[in-house]
Amino acid sequence: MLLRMSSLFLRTLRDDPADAEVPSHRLMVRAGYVRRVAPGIYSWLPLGMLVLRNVEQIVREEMNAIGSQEVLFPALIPREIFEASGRWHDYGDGLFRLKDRKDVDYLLGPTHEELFTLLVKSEYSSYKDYPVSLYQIQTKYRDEARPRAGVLRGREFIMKDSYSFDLTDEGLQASYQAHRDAYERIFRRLGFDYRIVFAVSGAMGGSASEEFLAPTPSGEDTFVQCTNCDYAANTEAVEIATPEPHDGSDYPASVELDTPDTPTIETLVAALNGYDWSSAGIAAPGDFTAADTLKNVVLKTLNPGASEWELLVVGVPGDREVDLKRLGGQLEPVLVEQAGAEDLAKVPGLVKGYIGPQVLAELKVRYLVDPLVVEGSAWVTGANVAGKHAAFVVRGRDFIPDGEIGAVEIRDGDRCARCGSPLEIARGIELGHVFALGRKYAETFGLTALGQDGKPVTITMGSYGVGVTRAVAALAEQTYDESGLCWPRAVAPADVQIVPTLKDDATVAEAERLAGELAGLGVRVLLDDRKASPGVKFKDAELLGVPTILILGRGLSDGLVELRDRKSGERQEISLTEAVGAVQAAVAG
RNA sequence: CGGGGUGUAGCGCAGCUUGGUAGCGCAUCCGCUUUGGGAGCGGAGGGCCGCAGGUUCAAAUCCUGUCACCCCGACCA
Repeated sequence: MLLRMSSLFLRTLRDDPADAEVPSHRLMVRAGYVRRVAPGIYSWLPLGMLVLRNVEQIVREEMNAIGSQEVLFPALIPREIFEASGRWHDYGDGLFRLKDRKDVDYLLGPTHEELFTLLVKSEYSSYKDYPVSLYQIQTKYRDEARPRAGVLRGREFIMKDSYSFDLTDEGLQASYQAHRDAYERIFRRLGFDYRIVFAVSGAMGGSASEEFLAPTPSGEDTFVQCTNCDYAANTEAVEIATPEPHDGSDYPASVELDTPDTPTIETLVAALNGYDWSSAGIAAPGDFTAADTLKNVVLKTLNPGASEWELLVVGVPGDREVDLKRLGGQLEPVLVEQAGAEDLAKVPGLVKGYIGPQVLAELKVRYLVDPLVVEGSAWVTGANVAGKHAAFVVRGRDFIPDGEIGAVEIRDGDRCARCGSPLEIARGIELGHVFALGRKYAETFGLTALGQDGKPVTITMGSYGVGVTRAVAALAEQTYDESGLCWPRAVAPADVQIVPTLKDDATVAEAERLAGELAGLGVRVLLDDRKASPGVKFKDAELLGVPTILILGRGLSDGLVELRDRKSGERQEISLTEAVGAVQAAVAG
């Protein structure tokens, strides 16, 4: 490949575009890789296309390598197909809908579970046909509430999505693992720093779900990772270390305390520390902190299909906040919200600000505790009477929760459930997702195979996605430096950028000769044959991010050229005769 | 949906307070000079000042409305 910049459709920008905030967006626009057409909708220019195609190709090769077969579905889909899965309604505003000339409804596909399932159903019917895995690399449409960061979160984007179809759970497990391994190879080849993060599989009833995240400060997904072992999970799925349960029998019987005017945890703690314990007949138990109190947060849940919200009380240590998003992730598809005063009013026994779990069972209010509230632990909590709290309220003795649920907001420094080391909260970009779907779609669409025994077997599916356009931006995000983009060679638009800094015939001719020779050897060459000043060419070369830069300039009369590594900044003067070999060596890594 | 902000040349911006000839830098085109870090000089082209009303002799500028976009948050496989 030999690309000449004199005729390349490219205009680099000296200034940052005003609407670009994150580095990858800024630089991809400045370097002429993409241009914005509308919010979340971008055009790919020649250099951008080269990178995009390189990413696609790696994805394609690794998918083929695990025996997945490429297909291509339409983006334009008739309503009835999504009606059948319920997603015409369930997807809500995120779906692009349109009508044809006969006023028939269509949509632009946000994902393609339905079409894959229907295709397999229409072609295959015997157990002998399975397992099978299909994929496509195709444009998706989602009417995002807030597209952002250029191509990182667009309303139109390219995704590789694949689906596995198996007869058995073990088969699904193998297909899942094959995809997971393929994804590891893909992201490694692309040059990513990535993490595999546990995700919640809840809603779909699947058995496993993991996300591949590229850690970067501008990422929009927060996740939790161990500072010691390789445990990582998104904030919905994370599990943290909890104290050892104790038997709780050495605690005194619970006592009721007069604690007027203590509507908040802070005021309660202050009152406890100033309390005259002799009046309760107990030796002063020492300093209290918020962590000694049990906070009971009143929420409400709505089961799918139900019309009435139900109350749910969640108990967490008083120094902790309840993370509704985390709860929601685990309870899905049940909806969960903060309960209002009117919800509380429906249960007369609940006294706002003084709720304790001691009476919840009697009131028939569902009560869940965070695992931090371990069996046998003692707490100060509400006495269900205005102005009164109770101390030494012990789980298992004074109340028995209906279950446990990870409810607290995760903090930096919480302990890893596996190894006990501190966890840290980090941000990342979701590059891919592997998901053992199970039989949901197969059941919905009646995808079965006739088994050996003549009886139908419902197929079990996995779904797997890689954001291809997003991967390009995420790579830019992970590799850029202050002078511009800095592509890993596997995806770079060229291997080497040849920069003649002089315009005399000899330099131009030599640059042409080298470019031709390298291209002939299979090296991807970008030749800056523009009639521009050296400064412009240097700045552009750094901005574009081609990994190797070969400069022909003032040393040429002495038979010398300069070879630069874009990433390390390392420069070496080499003789002209060594140039081709040196570039080849750089390309080979 | 909530909060903040911005709409003026391809890009980045000034001008608006106090109404009166549409401006700067980059980019583009022509000429000469220059050539290892976004060159210099001279010249040129390019504008529905987001849109619609209103006030005024006169509106980029003041008033009303409206639309769009950006950022933060909520939401989202």
